[in-house]
Amino acid sequence: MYPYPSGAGLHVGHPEGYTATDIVSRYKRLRGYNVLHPMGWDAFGLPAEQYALDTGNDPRDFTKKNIDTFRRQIKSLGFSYDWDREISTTDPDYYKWTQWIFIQMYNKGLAYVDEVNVNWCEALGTVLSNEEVINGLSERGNHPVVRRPMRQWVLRITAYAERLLDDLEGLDWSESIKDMQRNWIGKSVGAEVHFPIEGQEGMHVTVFTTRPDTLFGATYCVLAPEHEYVNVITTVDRQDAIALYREKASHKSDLERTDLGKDKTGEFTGAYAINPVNGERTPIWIADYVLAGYGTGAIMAVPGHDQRDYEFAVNFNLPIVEVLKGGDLKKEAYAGDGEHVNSGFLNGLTNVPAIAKMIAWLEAEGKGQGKTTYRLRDWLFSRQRYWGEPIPILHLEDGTMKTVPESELPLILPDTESIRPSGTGESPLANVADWVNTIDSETGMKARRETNTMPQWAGSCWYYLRFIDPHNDKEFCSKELQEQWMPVDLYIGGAEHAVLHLLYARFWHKVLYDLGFVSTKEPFHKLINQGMILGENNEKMSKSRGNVINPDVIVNKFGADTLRMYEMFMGPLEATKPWSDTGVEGSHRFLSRVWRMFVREDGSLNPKISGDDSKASVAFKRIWHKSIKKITEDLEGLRFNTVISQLMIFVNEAYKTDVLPKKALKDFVLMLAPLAPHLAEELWEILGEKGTVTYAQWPTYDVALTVDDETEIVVQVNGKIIERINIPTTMEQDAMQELAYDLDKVKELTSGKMVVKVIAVKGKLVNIVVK
RNA sequence: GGGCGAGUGGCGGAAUUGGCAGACGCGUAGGUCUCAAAAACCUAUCCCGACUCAAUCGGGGUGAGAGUUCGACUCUCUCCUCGCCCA
Repeated sequence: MYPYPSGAGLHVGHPEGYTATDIVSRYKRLRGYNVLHPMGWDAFGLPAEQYALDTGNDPRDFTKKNIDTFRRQIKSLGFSYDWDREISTTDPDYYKWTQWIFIQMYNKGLAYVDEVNVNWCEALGTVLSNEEVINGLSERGNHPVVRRPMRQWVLRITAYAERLLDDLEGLDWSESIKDMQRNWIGKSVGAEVHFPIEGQEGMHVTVFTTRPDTLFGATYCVLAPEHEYVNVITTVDRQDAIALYREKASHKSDLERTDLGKDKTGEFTGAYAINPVNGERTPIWIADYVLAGYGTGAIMAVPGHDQRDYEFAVNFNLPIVEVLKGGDLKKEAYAGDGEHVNSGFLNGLTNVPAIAKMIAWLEAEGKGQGKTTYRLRDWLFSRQRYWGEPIPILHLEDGTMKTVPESELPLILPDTESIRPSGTGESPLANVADWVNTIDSETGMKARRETNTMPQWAGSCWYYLRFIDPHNDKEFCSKELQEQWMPVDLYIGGAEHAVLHLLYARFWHKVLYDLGFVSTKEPFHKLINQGMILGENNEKMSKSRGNVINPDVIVNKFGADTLRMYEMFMGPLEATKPWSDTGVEGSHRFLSRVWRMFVREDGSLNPKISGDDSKASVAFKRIWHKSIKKITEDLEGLRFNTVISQLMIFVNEAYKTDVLPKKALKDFVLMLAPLAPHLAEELWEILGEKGTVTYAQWPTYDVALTVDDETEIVVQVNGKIIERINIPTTMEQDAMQELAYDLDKVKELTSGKMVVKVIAVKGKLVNIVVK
């Protein structure tokens, strides 16, 4: 994943993922592949703008400076990027196509304006998406966020919810990331049920439930305090209590409201609804554990079979009816499967058929219907900020809206003196009069430009496609090249993008797929989330903790190869692991040791190196060929830490042996090259090879040399190790058993006892079980 | 509260169709080299105990407890702790 070029410069976390992809790229080149390995910048967004606001600078200058710093740092690590493909999302040649894709979405009805309850952040002067709000505070800056209705651009990601869910199946992603996306999409299958309101002709409460089979047990209904019906149905004598409760609820976060551990609170509205299946009067309550934004904002309460409803009913003395056998309703609700009772036509059925039968009944009677809901909301896509892609929409004088003609793209973000948010909810672009007021070239009508800009996520939704064809000024990416390269074979980045970026990018990709512009359903085939690198004190690296490691310092002191090597040796790529200064020194020591394996102190070639392979010891040859095998396998599996330990084993053995075949050292350099390319190039030259090691050929191994002639096996009696013996590796089970029986100690321990069982595993052990 | 993942020496970690726990590195100790030191190189290093020393021998051991199995770091169940995500 390309970085956001922050003012703080590169962090040691960045090179971890980048080193991993660089190793794979270099390895694949050595195996003869044509590798596309690009780098670019996700450079629109709030931090640069905020900094610009604070200092009075232009975000363009600041962003350029940051990119220059990032590029210099990344280059210092020797990553084999194709810099001809470098892109920045802030470049008009790039965002031209971001705008173009937006227009395609608009034309398909996937981008629309809606009056939505948004997360308004006063401090930032903008709305934020749900994903950018954490516990009522902005993700960036931790400023308070309030709910407020506003007209906003929204992308219809919910239209793709089902496909975003289904297509996860074929992806080579960790199950946990897939689960996070599944949870985020939050599919629930169930039914909507209409409860007529007593005394309110034609009005009914529509509830969503995943358990329509328990409708006979619904003894009351609960509306979210914000539900639009509350004012209409509340009886006169209950109005004060209801108003007070609503006031209290408005100050609570969703987290506080839905916490299962807390006591359930609520108020009776005084109104009743009619249970549509049995005609019972059910009181209508409001309670803050029901959220307005989920489902229909109203539930039918089945206290017998839902724990929250149960607690609520106990608190307020509401009736609890058992409609499903299997639990003990005196103690708690029963949410499992079982035989339905007290349920009319559902009696005797278990859950699945009962749900189907109830939905069929509701639909036949016109009292409800089967329904699937998603937790996923449409994507709030506009920001009242300056530093983003202008949304290419014209508001014409006749009150209609149209897209900017494609021939006029890119719609350039204008320069302006003041980028301060207006505070009214309009973006600073609203103040740039000669940009905002224009004439539509297609209709000749006066027009006002849309002043909202796109969120930071926009540019990163399709950047992987632009890398394929970065200079194309006719298309966002040529179809042919796209077919040649897509999907992305390996995508590595931090887990913080597990839902946001990865869901948005998948959504855009599917839209482009439906429009026929891309030929794969999914953009990223294999995804790996690198783990976090902690400080030496095992805490998250941060300025305030004073445990930040600057990669520049390591590169200056030890060189890029050491940093690359160390970050890969720390542990598995996906694990969170602490930094260690002495560990870095160890990696540097290893590389020095490698150097001395080739070159003596006076600069001459190590005299142990011989062109004559035959003089090398068998032991060394075995380590040599086993190393090729293991390193090849571990590189394929992205197990870089064990790749390095095998390289170390090779070097340790080389120090012990008298004759080093030149071929072995050449193979070693090839295997070192993906990890420590600078050192490898130099050693390659020292060995007398011509040109670069980059496009040489990956070594092969002799299978016969990867197995030993002799193996040590263990002999056990009753699972206890009695003796270790050396046997030929090829020895069969029978022979192994005989050998074991012949051992004096075995005879001693088995004499006079009955042999119950003998287990022999070839090349591993013999276990004799006696009684 | 729910979901997912993890827990192995002083430290980072290795070992999976269930078969020798601790590869490799860090740290530590001893040695070689040196006037000396650093660097480098070599050796040792899971814990406890026995033996004058050593070779060696005995016992314990992969968060805790149970289970399956000839055999469990690995599989099953219960629990504890930590991390991430969601509510």
